[in-house]
Amino acid sequence: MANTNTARSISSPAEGEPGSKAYTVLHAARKIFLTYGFGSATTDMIQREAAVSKSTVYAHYANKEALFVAVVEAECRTFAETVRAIKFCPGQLKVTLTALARTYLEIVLSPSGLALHRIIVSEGPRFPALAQTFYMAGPSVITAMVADHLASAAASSEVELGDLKFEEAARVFINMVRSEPQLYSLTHPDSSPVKEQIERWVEVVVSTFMRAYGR
Amino acid sequence: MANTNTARSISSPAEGEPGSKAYTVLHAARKIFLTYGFGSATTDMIQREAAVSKSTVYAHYANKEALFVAVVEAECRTFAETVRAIKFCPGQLKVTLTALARTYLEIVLSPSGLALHRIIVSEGPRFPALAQTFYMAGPSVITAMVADHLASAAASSEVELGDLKFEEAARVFINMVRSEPQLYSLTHPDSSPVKEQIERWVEVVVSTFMRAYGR
DNA sequence: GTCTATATGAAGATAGAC
DNA sequence: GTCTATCTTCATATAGAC
Repeated sequence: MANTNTARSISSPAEGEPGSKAYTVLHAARKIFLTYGFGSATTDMIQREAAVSKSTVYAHYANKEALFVAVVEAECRTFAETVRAIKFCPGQLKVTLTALARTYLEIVLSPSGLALHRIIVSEGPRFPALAQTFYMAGPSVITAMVADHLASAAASSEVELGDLKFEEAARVFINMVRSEPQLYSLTHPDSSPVKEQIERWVEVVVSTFMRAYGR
Repeated sequence: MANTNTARSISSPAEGEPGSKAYTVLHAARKIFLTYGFGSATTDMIQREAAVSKSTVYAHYANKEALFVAVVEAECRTFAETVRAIKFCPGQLKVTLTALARTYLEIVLSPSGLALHRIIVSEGPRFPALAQTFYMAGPSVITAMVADHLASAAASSEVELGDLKFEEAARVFINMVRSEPQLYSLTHPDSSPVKEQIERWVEVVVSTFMRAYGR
């Protein structure tokens, strides 16, 4: 507790360089925490996974919690980048929304997407700041992107939102897209939804949105 | 592992009678597990909370996992009953859906509703059967109820679902209602959404659904 | 069934040599 | 910085008396 750093790492920059021990530790910690969560993961597992000694772990991270924070923050950054990299294919709004929904679901339903969601939700009370970081990195980002697109669509009279703000309509759409398949995947770890089910869900959601607000 | 019971309790019926030690243990375990999750909860905490000795705990439950299963299963039963008890106020479909959405959100966003969701999601990989039980007890039940109601509404031409089945439309509605406020609450443990935000969300969701499918 | 006391093992973290 | 070896604490689970 003696370092004035943000309590993430002791030696800086450390994490950045692949090949360094610090990087190896972080990478191993990522795998272990995403697999077992915070409580059930042990520093022994991480040390073994990284093939380093205990003291190497503690040379770079003050304790288990600091290591966890570093892992989740890095994961949120990656997540946000992936979301931001989604390309809006130009054309009819319905086509654009369909493609967007597919891509967003691919990210959210990926093994690491689900794992990140799991640990964020379960460790929310213990790490409130991390949970908010995740919300800002994921749902907030994609919602803002969709809101922008809806604004364009409104300008060319493709949508008519009534008294809804762009941001509200975007939120409705994104939540409709994510909610059911995500909950199903989280509660059925053995049998993830098949391609056809996801495709049908996307179709239902997009057509619902277009029936409500399309012109 | 020697009992042919469902591995829930050793002495039966046990849990049923309030005042019995078994009940006290289960009640204490509920509080601890819902607060700390599975991994971070300890049998010491439960024993202390119940004000009994260690051996009393193990006299009624084979081990920590069995106790956890008993707690979550009981919680799912309670949850399902609460959901099933929701009354559909008769009248205009829009009014009915609004009331339903409010009540459902009250349940889902309650402290125990959020806590149950947290432990189900985080322990899904370790207890897949429990996670599925939860899905059947919550989302499945409410969706079926809404689907029934939509069928009635369709009979009196209040809705026109196009090529959607009643069950699909119900799923869309329920997921729209729950998704955003639940995720926000889970990722902002300190500041739960205020009444006005929830009320606005309900309004947005119901009007979206009615614009899409109301007649 | 219930208690006190304890066995057993593991987890987080550190000491000290190199 | 990195290792081996170890300290300390604490958690799950059991033994044995009542």
